[in-house]
Amino acid sequence: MARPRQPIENNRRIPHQARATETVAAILEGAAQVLEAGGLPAFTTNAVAERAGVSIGTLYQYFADKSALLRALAEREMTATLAAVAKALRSETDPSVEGRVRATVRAMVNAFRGRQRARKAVVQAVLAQGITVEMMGPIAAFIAETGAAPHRGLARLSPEQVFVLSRALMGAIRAAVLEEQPFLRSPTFEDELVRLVMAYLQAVTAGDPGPRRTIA
Amino acid sequence: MARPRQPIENNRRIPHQARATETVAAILEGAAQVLEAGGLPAFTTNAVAERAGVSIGTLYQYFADKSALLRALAEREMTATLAAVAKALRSETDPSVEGRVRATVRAMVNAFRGRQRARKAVVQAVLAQGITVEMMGPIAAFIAETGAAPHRGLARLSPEQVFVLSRALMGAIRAAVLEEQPFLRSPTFEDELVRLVMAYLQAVTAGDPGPRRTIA
Amino acid sequence: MARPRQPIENNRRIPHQARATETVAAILEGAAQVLEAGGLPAFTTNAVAERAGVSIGTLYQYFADKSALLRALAEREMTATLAAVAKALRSETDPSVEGRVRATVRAMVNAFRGRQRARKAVVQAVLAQGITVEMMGPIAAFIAETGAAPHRGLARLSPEQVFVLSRALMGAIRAAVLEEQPFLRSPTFEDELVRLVMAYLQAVTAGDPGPRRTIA
Amino acid sequence: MARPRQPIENNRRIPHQARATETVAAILEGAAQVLEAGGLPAFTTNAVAERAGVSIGTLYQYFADKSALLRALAEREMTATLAAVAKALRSETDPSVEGRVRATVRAMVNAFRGRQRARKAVVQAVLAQGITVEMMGPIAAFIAETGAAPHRGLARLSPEQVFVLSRALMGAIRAAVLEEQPFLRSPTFEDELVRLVMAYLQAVTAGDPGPRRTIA
DNA sequence: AATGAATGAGCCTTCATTCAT
DNA sequence: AATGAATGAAGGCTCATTCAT
Repeated sequence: MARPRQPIENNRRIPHQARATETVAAILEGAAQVLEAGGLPAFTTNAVAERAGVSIGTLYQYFADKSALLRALAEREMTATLAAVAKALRSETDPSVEGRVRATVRAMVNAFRGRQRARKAVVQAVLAQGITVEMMGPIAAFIAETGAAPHRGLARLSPEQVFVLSRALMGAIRAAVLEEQPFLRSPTFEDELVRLVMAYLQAVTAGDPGPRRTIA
Repeated sequence: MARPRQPIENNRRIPHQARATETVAAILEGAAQVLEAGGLPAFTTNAVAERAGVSIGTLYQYFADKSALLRALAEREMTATLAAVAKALRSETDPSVEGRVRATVRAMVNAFRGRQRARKAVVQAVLAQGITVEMMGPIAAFIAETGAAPHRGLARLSPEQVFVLSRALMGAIRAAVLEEQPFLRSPTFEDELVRLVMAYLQAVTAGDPGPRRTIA
Repeated sequence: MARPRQPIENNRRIPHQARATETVAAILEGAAQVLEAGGLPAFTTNAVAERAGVSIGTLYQYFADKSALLRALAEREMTATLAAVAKALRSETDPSVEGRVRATVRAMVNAFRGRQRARKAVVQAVLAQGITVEMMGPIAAFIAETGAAPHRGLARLSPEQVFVLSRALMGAIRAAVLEEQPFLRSPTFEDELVRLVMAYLQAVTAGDPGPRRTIA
Repeated sequence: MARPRQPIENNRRIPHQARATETVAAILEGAAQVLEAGGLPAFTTNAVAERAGVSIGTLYQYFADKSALLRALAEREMTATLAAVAKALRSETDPSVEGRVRATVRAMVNAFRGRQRARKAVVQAVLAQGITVEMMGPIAAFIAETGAAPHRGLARLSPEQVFVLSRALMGAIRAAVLEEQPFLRSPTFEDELVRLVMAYLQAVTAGDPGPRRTIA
């Protein structure tokens, strides 16, 4: 049975063979290494191909263009982060809201351990291309689900609230990564992030400080 | 006889004559327009010069290179934002902590009104260059001062706490800008940002949830 | 897998395929032609690429930058000159010192026949870059070997003497080329060069006029 | 009486006022300094004007273009060298041919003392522009006159012989300067140059090795 | 006479991408 | 599937030169 060659987003050949899968992996790995070593300026398709040990032609066999490569890399990172968070939650013994929040925060922070340079570059690159948005979705959903379980005595979050909380959390973490803050992996930092999330969740539940709004 | 020079970062001619000052302004304005119109990809020195109505040579008479131009633009934006915040605070009639927080948040959000594209591009560009950090400083200082006035019954914030709060706030605003969220200027969004800041400040003051930290 | 690379001075692709070798030759030939036609001012990388019938990108695939191209050209000229001298000596029937000197001089002068403009430009360019020195080495060595064969009843030359003789000889020839002297290829000119070399060699052997040095 | 503004070679205003003369001197001095400090690549009209403490406009008031400036500089150097040689000859007590040759050689070598970098650059620049020739004239004449005084028992030199001798001598000196040879100012080097000139002069007088010319 | 802001042709170089092998 | 030589549009930037003040 001939499997149809489903064109994906970058309408390039989908790898259905082991070798092809390896090649794609090698390219992505090469891309990450180039990014790690030289940042965004060094991230050229030729450099990636060379680092990956494949020819530039082969690279283009699997990625429609440079930004497709970048997108794939970002996706890989995002998937890894989400998997880490999910795993952390599964193995978390403390079932309280705070326990789950802490597990999530920790997994997210940990996701930036090692290869910081590459992640930073990926973040920058993704921003610089304006891809941002869709990658944030899953994490936001996660927060919405985790933080707003109504059965835990917390109010369900509105879309704006999910947005604010998820972006605020990611904003703090991302800034720590981009600015290469030394306390990135310190327990104190984690504590403060947890405090931020918890305080907000509780304030929303308490309906505080809702009404007192000055006329714009 | 050595002519006076600008600080190291930009060893280009400093304007002596009125005409020169106008030229610099025209270039910066042209840069903002190019950014607004075409985003970062369109931001070439030639395009800026043309839009500004000056020759490329003139541009380089005042800006050492492309990134210096971008930096100057970012500085201009940052200065404007800070001025707006300061002005908002001065004219704020409500002296309570929340009143001041709200004024600050509103000014920051408003700073992104109009020319959103350009600001987005500036932010992206600045990020893409890795300049980020120093521009955040003033805002962080602002938050530290505003939010942690001890005489208002609030605890003084630690450096990590200032970092978390300022980056979280900016992260949410910046995400709304970058993602072009429709609620960017809605009162609800502002409310949630205020809630976030206030909840965190109060949680810090209450010392909550400090100690309960799982072993890493 | 790292591809083999040329030595440091020119980290560009080394030709693997026949086509590539031809390309390099075409570029060098194009460079010589441009130089011949328009001199140094016309020697731009774009002009060379166009004359060579390749794209500018291809040129840069084989030469790190403009000066590398110039260097390669100079090397080619130098190698050709040396080969001509060596060949002349091999086929020289007169085994006397003067016979050998004459053969060398003639080969050197002949080396500047044709494409004078290009050679002139190469010399100028090389000088203008300050590369000069190392290219002179082989010729000096040649003179040292040729002129100072002790078994011919001539004293061995000191390093300073080798320097003076080689540079003086080359200086006269180069000046004739640069100044486009009509007698460049006349027998008389050759005679005088031979006379210069022979007279110096004999004077050195005679130890004349060594000692009579005035106090500086 | 209105003095006519004689256009000279660069058809720019001839300085008839003290201030103007000073300005020209300042520019030439600035040019020499720029050359000395940064070599040919740094030698831009703007840099020279700045170093000279005048505006670029003023520079162009006195020099038609960049090469005119360079030519003037070369002329200045040449004049200085010739003056030094002439002075050395005047004060030379030894009236013998060799005494006069030695005085000349020494003065020429000395002319390259100090500001070697600038002179090197001037030489390079002049070569790179192809101006060379005419500057050599005076020195050649000098040699012709000095070396070929028939009343000293030496044959009169033919034009080719003057050429060969003057270029050979200058070639050796110039090479020593360009290659920054340590022995440039050593007595040994001077000795060898004297030996070269004397040997050639004597060989010419002896008519040796005139006839034995192989068929070309 | 002097100033210096402005000019702009044109240079060098990069790098995403193609396509014949 | 893979290769890698070739492409060329386009970008950043320099610097000799002009001219209004």
